[in-house]
Amino acid sequence: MTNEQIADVFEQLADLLEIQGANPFRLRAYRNAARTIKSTADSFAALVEQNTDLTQYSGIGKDLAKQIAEIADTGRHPKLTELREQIPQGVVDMLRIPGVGPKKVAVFFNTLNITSLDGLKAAAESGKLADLRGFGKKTEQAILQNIDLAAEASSRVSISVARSSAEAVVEDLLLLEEVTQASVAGSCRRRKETCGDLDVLVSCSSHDVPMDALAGHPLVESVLQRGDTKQRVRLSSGIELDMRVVSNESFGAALQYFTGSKEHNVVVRQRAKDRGLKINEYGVFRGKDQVAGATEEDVYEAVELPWIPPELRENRGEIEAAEKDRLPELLTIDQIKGDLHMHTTASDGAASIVEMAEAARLRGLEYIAITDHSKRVSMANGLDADRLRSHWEQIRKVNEQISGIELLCGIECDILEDATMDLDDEVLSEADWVVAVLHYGLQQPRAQIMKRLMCAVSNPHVNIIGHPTGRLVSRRDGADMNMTEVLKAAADNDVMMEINAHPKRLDLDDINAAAARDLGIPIVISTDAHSVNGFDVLQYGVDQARRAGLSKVDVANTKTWSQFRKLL
DNA sequence: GCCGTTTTCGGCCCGACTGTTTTCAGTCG
Repeated sequence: MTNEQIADVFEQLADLLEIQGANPFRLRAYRNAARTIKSTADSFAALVEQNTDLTQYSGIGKDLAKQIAEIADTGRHPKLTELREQIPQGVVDMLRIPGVGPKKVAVFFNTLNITSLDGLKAAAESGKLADLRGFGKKTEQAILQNIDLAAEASSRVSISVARSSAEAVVEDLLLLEEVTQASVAGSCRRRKETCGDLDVLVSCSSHDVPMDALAGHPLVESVLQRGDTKQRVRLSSGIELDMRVVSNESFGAALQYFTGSKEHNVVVRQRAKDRGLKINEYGVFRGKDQVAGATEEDVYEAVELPWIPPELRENRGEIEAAEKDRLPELLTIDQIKGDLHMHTTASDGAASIVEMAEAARLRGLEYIAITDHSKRVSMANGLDADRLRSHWEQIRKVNEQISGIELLCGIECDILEDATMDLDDEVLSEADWVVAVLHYGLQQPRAQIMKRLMCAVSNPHVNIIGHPTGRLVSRRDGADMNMTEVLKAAADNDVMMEINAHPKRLDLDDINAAAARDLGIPIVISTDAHSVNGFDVLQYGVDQARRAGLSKVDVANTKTWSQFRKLL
């Protein structure tokens, strides 16, 4: 049981209780606890096993400590089970519709007995919602406009959830003596931003051994199907996982086949056909003779291609590149030397400057920029010029005292709705590193969004645009902008572009990151860490860069400190 | 449900915006 999973139980509880109209402060307690659990490095399951007093963690009292112990021991939470029986999942899904919160959801459920997104859509289309007390035409229209986004979100999970679940299953399968190989496949292996389901491949002499192991796995809630070679299960997180059992001779072919993408595989199979071969999930065949299939390298070699990294397998030019032996040498996580976007307790972070610096150094980073929020973000306790200057004073002090890592005095400065910067040029000029971002007014018309971005890009003190579109994966589209124009302006003004590594953002996305690279814009992959554990999301940013086909040379924070400082 | 403590219970972050109202409720960040 990972911290992430325990935290998820409390988040689900909070959602369900909120629909029931529970005391808002009780909900906050659950959500605070979830955040604490997620941002703690120690494993709570291990702590429970060691009988550690959990109330030493902030936000966790006697009651929650007991609940955590029960979850860790049994994998179950009776109250959550009870609530899920009372409130259908479809009702909870409605919370994902932008502009719809727990109060509206409760009205839909209690007065119209709507229990699914489809039901809500039908009610909106027939004008039933506008008649409800407190509702009107505009609300109904807004729901119709946003409901499809929510429908998509509820059926897919973020790459972080997908990866941790699938990798946990694979690790445990590999512990079985009979299992010779096991791997994640599908969109999860290609590191897509979200995954609709999970695919796991196993090579084993016996079919029953891995199937029984999967059926009894702590992450698995129920077995949906079981055949001779394939088993489908539902995880307690709600996502479904397919496991396929194959022989060693077929493992590479099956891995290639089930990793996809479909579009990539169509082209690969056509190449096989052109060469008088046939590829299926069991191998590469000439007539009835298997000529390859034990490894993926075999399979690609049979069609005269070098092995292609899964992240590139989208039929977006990777096969042509492979043909000409021009596949990029993709970035790897160990090449990242600095992190240039993070928060401390000065704004909405959970750790101090020293704690963040120590944690970054332990992770092998050579330099970091502390970039707390500017004053506009009042709910995050954003800094005005005076507080910022004294914060920088503290950062400089820590920088003198600490060895082995370099600290930059930075700021995450809001680009305001009126196309001015939240802090004036004088104070920005004193910063080592300025990350300019859009947080508010994301729904403004394109012309105004562009005006704001141009204001930031042309500001001589701005080093980089952070999470440039403002999108949230599966939850909110980015602001309306002409990205090509933005990138051109960034290139002209020597402004870098961020890949925000948080799995909820992953902004820039792969397509835009590749476009930025093509214009020669240095990309920076940043974690936007709000706690010491926040550094852990770096992998997702690296994955996104790999999907964009980026190499070490394209990413500015692969530079060593002595190289990077010259860019400032 | 947690926290701090006047050790028994009151306070818990809040400002802006939208759509519904006619002074406010719900949502968002």
